[in-house]
Amino acid sequence: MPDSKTPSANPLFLREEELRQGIELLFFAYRDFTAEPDEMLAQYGFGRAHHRVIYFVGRNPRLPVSDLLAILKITKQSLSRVLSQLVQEGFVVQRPGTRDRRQRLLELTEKGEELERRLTENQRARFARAYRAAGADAVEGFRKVMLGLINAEDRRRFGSFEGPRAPEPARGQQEV
Amino acid sequence: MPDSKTPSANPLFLREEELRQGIELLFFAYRDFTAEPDEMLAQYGFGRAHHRVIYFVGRNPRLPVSDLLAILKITKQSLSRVLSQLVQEGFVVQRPGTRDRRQRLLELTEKGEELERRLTENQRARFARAYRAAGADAVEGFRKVMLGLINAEDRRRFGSFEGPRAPEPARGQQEV
DNA sequence: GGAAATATGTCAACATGGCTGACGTAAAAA
DNA sequence: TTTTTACGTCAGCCATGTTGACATATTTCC
Repeated sequence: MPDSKTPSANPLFLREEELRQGIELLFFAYRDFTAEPDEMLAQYGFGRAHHRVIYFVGRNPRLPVSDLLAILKITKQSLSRVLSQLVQEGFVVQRPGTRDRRQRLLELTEKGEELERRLTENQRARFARAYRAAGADAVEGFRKVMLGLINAEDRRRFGSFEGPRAPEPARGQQEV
Repeated sequence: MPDSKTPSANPLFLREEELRQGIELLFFAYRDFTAEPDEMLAQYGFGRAHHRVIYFVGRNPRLPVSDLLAILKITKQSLSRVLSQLVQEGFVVQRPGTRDRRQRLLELTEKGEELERRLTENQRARFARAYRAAGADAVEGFRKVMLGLINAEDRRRFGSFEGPRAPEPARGQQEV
């Protein structure tokens, strides 16, 4: 009978521990990563959902609504609530697409860009600290593991590394 | 004037891109990491908050309520709602502490452990795939970066590596 | 031994942000 | 010209976070 008190003698225990640690790292990292931006957003009467819209619109100017929905994986009704607010309060503008005039391409206003900068600066600084403390090789490892956690459909959003061919039922998602 | 169209000539652009990629990796990974457990939980009429309680109680049997609150960083009223449900429906039991009889130490029941296994198995499998595809060195790098993202107070929950001394106002958090 | 602090819980009210279902309009595609 | 697509809106439901006030049992401190 294997002795569960001596983990080094039991590779299965190690593996279990290693995997649970991954789960917990992700929980704590996400919790702390979002806490400070959440506080800033509250000053504007906004929440995390607003942040996500501002971030991805800032990152992809002239983003069609359908692409934003594919990124967020929420319903258009849920998006509508926060997006209308952002448009009404002058953080985001919608412009009809030229190729397809049904589209309403999303862009940040100057005001929106300013808020985006404030929010992203916080998260960027957190990553900069973490990357610097961990070193370049660690960053490459981080990228690889994170890509492996993401469903295959969305890995192409990032660079080269493909990640595992996971047993996930492909759901036919679009690209940005 | 530097040419922003040739990123390799502009280390600041590279850095910005690298950091934004980190931000996005975290968003997509968390989104996909929680999606399948969320579906399972819905079958029980539970949500992500229930999952977190089940996970951390399973991980730390005889966990005091105060410690759970320190992990989740939510109010006791918020916790109360989901915890009472879990107790009433027989997934969690509360037992008075022996050293301090004001405490109600939390434990999973057999039923609770079963649900915990189902949920964690999914997330464990996702990590196992990602770790396997990325390799052992990458996993070590992943750990380092993730630890650096987590506020200093909670890094001690994990093993050796300390991470950056960040300019964060220490808020005096307890340990599990 | 009595007062204060601590661990936990509860009620009430409110906000955010998911969801579904139903329906509407303009533009593109067949 | 019909159908499909992109987008939007209204209404209502649920989960999960918040604050504030208050209650109880137990421990700790003077």
